[in-house]
Amino acid sequence: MPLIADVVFDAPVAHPFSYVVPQDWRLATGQRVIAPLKGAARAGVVVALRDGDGARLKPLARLLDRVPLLDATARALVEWIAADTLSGLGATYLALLPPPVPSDAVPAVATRATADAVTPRLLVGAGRETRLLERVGDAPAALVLAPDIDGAARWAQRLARFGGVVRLDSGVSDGDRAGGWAAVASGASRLAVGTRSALLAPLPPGGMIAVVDEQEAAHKPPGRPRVHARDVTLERAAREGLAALFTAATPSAELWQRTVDGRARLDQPPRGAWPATTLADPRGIARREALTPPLARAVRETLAAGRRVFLAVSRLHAVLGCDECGHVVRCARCAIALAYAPAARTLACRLCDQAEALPSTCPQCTGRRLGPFGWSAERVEQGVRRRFPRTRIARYDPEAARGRRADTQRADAAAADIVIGTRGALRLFGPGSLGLAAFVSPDQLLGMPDFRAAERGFALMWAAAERVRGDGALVVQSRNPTHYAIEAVTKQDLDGFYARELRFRSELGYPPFRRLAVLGVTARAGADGRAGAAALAEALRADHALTVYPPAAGRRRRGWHVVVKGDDDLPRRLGPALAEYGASLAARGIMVEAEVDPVEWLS
DNA sequence: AGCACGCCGACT
DNA sequence: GTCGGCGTGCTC
Repeated sequence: MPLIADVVFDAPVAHPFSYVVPQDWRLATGQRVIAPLKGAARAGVVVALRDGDGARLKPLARLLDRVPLLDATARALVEWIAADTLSGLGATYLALLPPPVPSDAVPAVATRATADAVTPRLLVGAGRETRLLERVGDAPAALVLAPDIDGAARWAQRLARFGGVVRLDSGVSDGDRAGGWAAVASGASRLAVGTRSALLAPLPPGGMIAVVDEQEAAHKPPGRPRVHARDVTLERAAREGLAALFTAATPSAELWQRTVDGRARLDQPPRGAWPATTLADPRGIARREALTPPLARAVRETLAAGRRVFLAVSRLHAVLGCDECGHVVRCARCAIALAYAPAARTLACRLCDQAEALPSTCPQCTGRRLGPFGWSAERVEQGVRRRFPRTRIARYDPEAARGRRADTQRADAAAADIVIGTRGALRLFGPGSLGLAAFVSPDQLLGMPDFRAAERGFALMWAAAERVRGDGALVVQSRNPTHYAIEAVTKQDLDGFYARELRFRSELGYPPFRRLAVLGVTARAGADGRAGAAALAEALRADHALTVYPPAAGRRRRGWHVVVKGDDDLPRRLGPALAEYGASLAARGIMVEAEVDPVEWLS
């Protein structure tokens, strides 16, 4: 009887495909192979080997890995990841393996230990990165996961002093990544740095996985497979008895809750230097002026002292509104407010890109007093230039970056005394490098229709505060200065913020107390997506452990979406149900795509 | 996913 | 008359 290999691919087909293994091959479960699939030679992963009838089967084409890179422990973890994220097994495997090596460098499989569980640690506060470095230096081996390639590069540099650091992220060549994987597997390298694609890199017993900047959404970037570095790290560390470490200025509510219920340990130093906060109420003043008198004064004083100012804006676009009836001009097709650029006098939809003529009267009340609403970067810049005509001012935001080289924009911002920018501009400033950080209109941020709005607003304000010198200032212009996120930043009080935030999450049944999934429903031509989404929602309601919300029209993503709330077993309940109803819906031209634990989703 | 097989518009 | 558009369907 010939040997048959069951192979999974990165394809939306759940089941494996079977092939005959050529006689002279040495093949093991977990190895990558090239196999013919619908005419194409595609990479897949062997998930099972068995004796069987190969009469109707095609043979495997060639080996991609000379030896399997994952042992049974790692394969079990991959199966857990795929099940927990409702991702395809093949897509999950292929995303978490290093690039294949064409050379003869044969990485050995490290024997993964299963030791006693170690309580994960969360490092917050000043000096958290130094504390992490010390622990990494002491560990027998460590894997450091950054949210993005830039972060991985920075950490590789920081760790260089311990010697023998390899990088496993796509910021280095495929050969270096594969070689790095082999070096940690064989023990030749003690330290590895990467992004979430390195989550399965082999580690010896007593090893450590560190996730830096844990709160960053980039730890779960959009796109398949939808895997969060934090969640996989916690699961892997528990399974293999590894030490798990996390650093964050402002951790996710999910991780903080673990420190509350004892599933993680909090490592927080005593409070240190912190900027003095001024709260300014913009009501009545800020319709025409971006800066309230207290903020204008703070800017003037900071400039006089020869220090730098960062003005954080929360939105890129102003909208056009009526002074008389309050009506906001919206896109007829997409129903969202049109973006208004006062200087260019243009009005355009950010979703469908449709440009509209500037109306001279209000479409609702025919009033003549139409003007800009909301402090976009452009409007703030105009106001600040008028006020501080002789100061070097730069904008740093995606809108200003359009058509400009990244390095020129960065150089301009580095030379400026006042930088106006969005969240991304924080990268320009090191800890304690600012004299003043100010939030022109954070109410926009805190009032977003997203249950994570407070967490995100808090994270941004805290990150800005950390970049201000201890004797510097923080100004927050808010109509709602008693908001707990603002109060917590003012008082440098992480505990206070999470106490309030977790109470809110608990009362409304949001993560981390319940889990969420968003089911995207799209219809092929001629199929009724709305009816399909409604049928899906109805079918899922049969499971009373699930809270199924009525289908809503998708915005950025076309089609419809159905939000489902459940407990820890959400994917285990949703998976089989989707497999069942998904098939019958697919026959009617309706496609369903699931995202478990969404990081960025309005709700 | 990716690739072929299908049936309708602008070219050698 | 073909080349190719991408809508639809299937993959060991």
